[in-house]
Amino acid sequence: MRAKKAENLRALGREPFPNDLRVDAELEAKRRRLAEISASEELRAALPTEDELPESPEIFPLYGRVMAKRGPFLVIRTPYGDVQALVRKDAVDPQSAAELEELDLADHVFVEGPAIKTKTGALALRADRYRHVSKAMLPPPAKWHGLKDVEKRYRERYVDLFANPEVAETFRARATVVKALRRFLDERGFLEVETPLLHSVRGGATAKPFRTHHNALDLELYLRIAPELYLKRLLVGGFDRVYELGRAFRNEGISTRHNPEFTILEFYMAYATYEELMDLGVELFRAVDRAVREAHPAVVGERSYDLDAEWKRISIVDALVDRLARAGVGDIPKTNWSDVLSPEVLDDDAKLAQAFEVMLGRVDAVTQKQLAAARNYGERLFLLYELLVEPELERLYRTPDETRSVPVFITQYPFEVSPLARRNDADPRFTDRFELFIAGREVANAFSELNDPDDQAARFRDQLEKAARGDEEAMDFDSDYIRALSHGMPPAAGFGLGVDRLVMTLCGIASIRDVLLFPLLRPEVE
RNA sequence: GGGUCAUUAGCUCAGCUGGUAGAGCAGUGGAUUCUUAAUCCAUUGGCCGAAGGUUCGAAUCCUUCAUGACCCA
Repeated sequence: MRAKKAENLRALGREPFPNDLRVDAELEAKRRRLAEISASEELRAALPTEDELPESPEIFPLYGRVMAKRGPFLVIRTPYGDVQALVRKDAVDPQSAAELEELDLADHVFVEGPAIKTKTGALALRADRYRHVSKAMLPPPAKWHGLKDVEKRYRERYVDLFANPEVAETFRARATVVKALRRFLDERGFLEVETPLLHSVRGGATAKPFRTHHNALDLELYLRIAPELYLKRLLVGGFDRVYELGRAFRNEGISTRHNPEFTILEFYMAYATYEELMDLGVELFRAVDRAVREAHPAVVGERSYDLDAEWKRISIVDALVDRLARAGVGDIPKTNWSDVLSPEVLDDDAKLAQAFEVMLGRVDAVTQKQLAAARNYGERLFLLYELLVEPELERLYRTPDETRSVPVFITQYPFEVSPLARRNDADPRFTDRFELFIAGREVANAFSELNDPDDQAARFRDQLEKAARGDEEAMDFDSDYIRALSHGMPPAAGFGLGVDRLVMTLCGIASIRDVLLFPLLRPEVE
């Protein structure tokens, strides 16, 4: 039927898919103004009714996709909102009337005429002329229910975007976030750079990589899991402030928080410490938040957290001590740990190992595996933190009136789980590092950078050991990176941020797939 | 990896303890033409996710698989 109508258009001398419609900046501005008037009660009130139209009224263009037909009205969707056109067959020229006969929902059309106020006080563009612009060979989703099937929304995002305007708005908000991040860093003298996505050495994060192959060099390559090591080479090279905003790839399962490719922002700042990056991080998040709230108030809904309150800063050990003292807050998972754990046990390698032995007998198989995998003081502490503190962060740290959670910097991670971070001068078991959690979700990771090549080489050797034990996420030994450090890297601190998760957090979106235009899905079967 | 739920018309969904497959919207034909999910009349449209099984008879009960969503680890 749609094919038939396309043929009919041809018979009328109108190509179903023409590209002869010229739209200049002036027309575009008028279309935008039309949408603004249509959306504003105040502006609409000033419109003339059809009878009140002056002798030669201002003529507006209106073009876009036809979303609905209501009586003689067409609802036309534009990037600025929906605007309706009043198109009467007997009030337009014969060619327009004939083309109108061949209109299907979802076609693109162009109309022009004066703007009038309808009987119900709405704006309508009273069409003097109508023309077909592009044929839709498939029907749009049901107008009332829209496109709801989640899988279909992701697979056919093009339909989702025009059928569900709030989805399009989310992605505009995402663009605002990305721009605000760039502006923040540009204003502070950071240089934006692009480093390789194809790596021959795994490094910069602990994650399973994707493998690929370069034919001409017959070279096994990995898609990068992080840009970190290249960016720090640039610190050696003399760029004191650099950042990269781009894609990273991790060969992991898919969930509401994980997509195999995601957008990462990393920036590095010479002569800075992780503590200064905490201050800068607060500024950065508040600046981005302001930008997105200003531009997209509809997207940013009610929040469970407060960025304006004071942000919590607490070391991983203190957080554990705090958690033990407040055992009443929420359930301790799996078993009662509180009789074997105490502040002094947490501070002592041997006692902590003993405590793990006791706990091993009380837990289920999955937890047992996790406990057994922790082989040293740092890994044990970190595991305890992951099990006991991280899931409770939102409940533990709240605004003074207890109504909302506050952002939390967890600091001083054990060096064993931080292979690229600088050791703390006072207690070398820990590193000068933090992770930032907002609404219980990890959104950033930063540390003072390790620039001692010998220490770094030792950390890489630890990673090799882990790999030998079967850890598929361990890093490779990057000898070129050691060489770079050996040339001398200025003291520095670096900051990494998951852009997708940041957008989710700021916009109150639960699934990462709702902030990715085309999330990874299994291919459709025929 | 574990659990829960879903899969029926182009879209959104009904379909009970097994008995000939339904609605609204979209589509098609017509009427109407200041409508707001436009309305009115008529009408087309189905491998009931796939494969097995139980049964005289399965969209419905059972098994397996596929895909997806959500929750947990």
